[in-house]
Amino acid sequence: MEQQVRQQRCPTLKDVSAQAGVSIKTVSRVVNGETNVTPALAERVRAAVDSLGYAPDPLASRLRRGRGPIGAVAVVVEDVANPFSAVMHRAVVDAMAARNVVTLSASYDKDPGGERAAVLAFAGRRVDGVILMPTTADHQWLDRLRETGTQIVLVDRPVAGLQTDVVMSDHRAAARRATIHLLRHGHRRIGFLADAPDVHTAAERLAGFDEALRAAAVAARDGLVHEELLGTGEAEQAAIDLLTGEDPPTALLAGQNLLTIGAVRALRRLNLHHRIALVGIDDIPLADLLDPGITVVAQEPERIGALAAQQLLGRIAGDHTPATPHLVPTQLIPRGSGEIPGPFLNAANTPEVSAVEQSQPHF
Amino acid sequence: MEQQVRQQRCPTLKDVSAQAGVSIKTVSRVVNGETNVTPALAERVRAAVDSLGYAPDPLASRLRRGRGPIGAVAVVVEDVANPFSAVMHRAVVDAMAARNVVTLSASYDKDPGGERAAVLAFAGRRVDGVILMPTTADHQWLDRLRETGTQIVLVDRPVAGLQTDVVMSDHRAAARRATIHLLRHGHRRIGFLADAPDVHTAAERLAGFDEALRAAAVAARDGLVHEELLGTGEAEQAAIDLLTGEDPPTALLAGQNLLTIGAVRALRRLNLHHRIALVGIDDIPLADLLDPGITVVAQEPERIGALAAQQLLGRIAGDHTPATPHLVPTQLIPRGSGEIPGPFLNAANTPEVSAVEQSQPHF
DNA sequence: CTGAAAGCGCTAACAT
DNA sequence: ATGTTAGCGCTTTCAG
Repeated sequence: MEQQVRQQRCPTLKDVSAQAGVSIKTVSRVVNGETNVTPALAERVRAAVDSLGYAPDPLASRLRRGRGPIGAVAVVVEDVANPFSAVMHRAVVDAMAARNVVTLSASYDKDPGGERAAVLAFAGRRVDGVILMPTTADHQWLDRLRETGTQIVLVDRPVAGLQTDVVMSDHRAAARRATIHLLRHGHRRIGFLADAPDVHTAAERLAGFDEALRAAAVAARDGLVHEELLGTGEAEQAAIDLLTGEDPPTALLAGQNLLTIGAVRALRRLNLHHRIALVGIDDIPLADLLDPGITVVAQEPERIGALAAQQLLGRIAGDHTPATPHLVPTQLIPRGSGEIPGPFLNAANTPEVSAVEQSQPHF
Repeated sequence: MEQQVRQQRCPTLKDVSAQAGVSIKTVSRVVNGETNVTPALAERVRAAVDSLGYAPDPLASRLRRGRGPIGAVAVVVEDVANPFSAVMHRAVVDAMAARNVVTLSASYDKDPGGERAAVLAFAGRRVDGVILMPTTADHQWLDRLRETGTQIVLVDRPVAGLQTDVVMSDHRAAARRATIHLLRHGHRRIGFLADAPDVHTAAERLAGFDEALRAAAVAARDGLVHEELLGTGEAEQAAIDLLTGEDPPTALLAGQNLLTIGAVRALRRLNLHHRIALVGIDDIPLADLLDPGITVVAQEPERIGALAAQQLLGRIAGDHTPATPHLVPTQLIPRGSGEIPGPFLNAANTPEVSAVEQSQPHF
């Protein structure tokens, strides 16, 4: 027996108008809630709509209507499951929902091709704007996209050579802050776990680390920096290598939430979690329940999301002021792991350290 | 000074054809990679496309082409940031990417209206199908949506009265398993933290809990079950109430990942984490790094996502076999918290308990 | 091989 | 207050 049709044509305006015995435009008016329709007719139309299960085709509508907001934006991030992205995403959803805008999203998961595909898919579907956490790769196509009217706001990091709105933490200050915290607690040999340096975020954080060391006149970071770490597993291995090598560090600084988790795992395995200090950049869930609690420099993802949403809505509404980077401050949260004392505890409060700590965010 | 135009019309086929000096259709052919175009012409067209930055409008294309897959699906869940949803989502993205399908997504965050809005937004944007984690509310509109050709696969829980594909864990068996584990370790008074019972998931888990207790001839759950718990905070409070009340339980069973975290917090605050047993349903990140490690009955979100994706792709490709529920087994992972002994440790290996444990998943 | 015409579902601009 | 016409950007159908 042959399979029956799946060619289940959805009803169109024309179908409804035939059923209701009115013109196509009258139906359109009723559906769009325009005035100037006799209640009796409107009722008849409504009945036909219901009986046929008619739903307007927003794409055809948009096609004819031409440009203009359509009430949908998209969030495109590396991984919506990452705690940072998740909270940021949630803030965007909330801000948009309050204005009756739906928020769609996509993860590209380390694949720059996926990033492009996702953004273009959304743009093709005519979202009003995109909040994008960009990868490091080429973004020529972004420029072109903007020319076609899709608004873009970047989060977490800028794109080199692209003048766009961007909302992000002051990554450099965050790393500086974390480093100073460790210096103050008497550490001089600090291992740094970082991801790929071609990501702006990572580069900034490394720069902050170096700045703080230099200002405190602490020389060597040689051999203490592991870059290109791709995830929890690699960070764990890198930390183990550092701690079991020659002249190991007395403290660890993890450049990102996933790397922090790797560091925690490594310290556990070596049973050093009460002896080696650890500060993570980015907060991690349950950090306060671990033993010791994990000291972090936390970003404010909800604030970043809210600001990005606000900025995007402004652009969609026609704001044409020049693109501005927007830096959101970070906050150090001491929970125990970062306060484990190092060998130089007494010498720690050097003027240099204090001086750096008071330095303002760079703009 | 007046703001300059933003009316930056995107180039159309017509623009390209004018620039290249060919007909509109020829451009269309080149863009769509059809054969039967003279290389010379094709080259001219390609040049024009590049110089104008032309990008085809997939919506207009779809409008004319009529129905047919478009290479995009959507995942709509309560909260993409929930660890379960996040991993499931990721599995879908991977499965789809392998077939060159982009995956869009949305969270509705406890708001059934948001759920509907998101699904309809995607459907309106003509995704080929939707993977949906449904709320408990009415889903009439889902039926109608399917009539218009949007394929739907449910995950994590079914919708009452709706015959659709659904991929989910055997929640009842999971709860039974967890309960038996605690019984076997000598617990008879087990506190159960559950969320809203009108969510199928929660109801099934409570049923599994009851089944195990009944089979083991353990009477009272009276006063030991807290339902309607909405999140970590409420679960923490409920656990504290249980443990500081009259005749407190010697073990806790948490019906869901967020509730498990609440339970952990409560035990910490009361300093009972080494004396009161805890088993969570759903795995939680870092569960192994806590002290004690958290024993859980873990789902397999990656498998659920992969199966849902496969099922959806099948439907999109025209599979018309009847809708089938698909149960994915769960797995108990002992990590310490669930093995804290209770007062009845010696009497634990009753035949009843063993009998239940061997019962098969219900289908 | 290439092009002209018709129309997908909808709405803006005019009629009536 | 309602209907008619034209056309959004594209592809199909059918002629050249």
